[in-house]
Amino acid sequence: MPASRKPAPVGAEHAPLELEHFLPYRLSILSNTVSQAIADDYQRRYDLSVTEWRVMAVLARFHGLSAREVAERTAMDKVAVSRALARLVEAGRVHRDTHGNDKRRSVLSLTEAGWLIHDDVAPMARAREREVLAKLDAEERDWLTRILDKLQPVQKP
Amino acid sequence: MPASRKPAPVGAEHAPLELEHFLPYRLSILSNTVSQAIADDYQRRYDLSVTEWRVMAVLARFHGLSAREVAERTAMDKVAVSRALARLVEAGRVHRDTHGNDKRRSVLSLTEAGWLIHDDVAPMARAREREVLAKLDAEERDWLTRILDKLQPVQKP
DNA sequence: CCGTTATAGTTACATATGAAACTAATTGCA
DNA sequence: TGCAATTAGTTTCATATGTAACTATAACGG
Repeated sequence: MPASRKPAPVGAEHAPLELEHFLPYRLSILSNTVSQAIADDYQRRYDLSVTEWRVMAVLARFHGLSAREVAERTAMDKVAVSRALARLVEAGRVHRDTHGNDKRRSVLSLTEAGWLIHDDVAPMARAREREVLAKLDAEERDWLTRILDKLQPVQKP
Repeated sequence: MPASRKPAPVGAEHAPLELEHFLPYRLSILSNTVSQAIADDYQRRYDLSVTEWRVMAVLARFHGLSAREVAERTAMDKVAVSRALARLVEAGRVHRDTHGNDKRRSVLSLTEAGWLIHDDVAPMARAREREVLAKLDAEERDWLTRILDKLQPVQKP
């Protein structure tokens, strides 16, 4: 009985999970596949991790954030952000200042080098997203947006 | 300017990514949130990782799989499966035999203890999935299934 | 047969990640 | 004031994960 294994007899009454129809499992596979496809584009080229890229993306959009604010915006924990920032600053991609009134807080911004990378990677990321969404028609894309909005309310600052 | 940072001026012409509307990012957050909610249920109780649980789930459904077949069914790589199996066998939750005709291959099955855990965890996992899906109405659930099917064709053995 | 190649699974190493402890600075309030 | 409680950020440590190398067995082709 080589290739195809048969499911367990139903009589056994164990009600096993059908992983391939189980939402959390499907989301996990899909998310990893999509994120990896995009990351492949820039990881080799810039030696940039996904977390580092996310930090750069929010710093491109919001100027002068602190590390904690970056953590909120990226939904990453502060340790991950701290490490990503350490690498980005070291690589000269992010500039770190200290807040005038509160010496605990950092004031972060992309450097010129950081902007160059951003301006190369952002269009690639958008193009990959379009490739994925191209598998859906317009109606399905609308539903997907609506469904994601209901499953995970977007944090509006 | 304390709480709310303002976006960068559009004139700067850098077209930053809006992470909160970027599909890969949203999928990643949603997937992690959902998986973690479920994992919390059983990780403490049984000291069981997500990968271990997935291995158990496919072994509940398909009897006598080899490690490689488990890897295919779970979309995990063979190293991850090997490690999960090592722990599961050590913990007495999975029984490992050797294939009669091919001494390289293992023949895997849940032990009695494994079944007990499975029969406790599987309903919990399903209940959590229902909680998530309860945020959607019937029509949205149908669309979600259709959309997932189009984005990631299900492997049929 | 016997050597090459392929397959199943494990081990080793390097890196990533998360929780908790820690440092430094600020805030709250008696 | 001054001291306890918060907050920002980093470091430490234990664990997880992926890639590549490795072992053992089996399949293939002359």
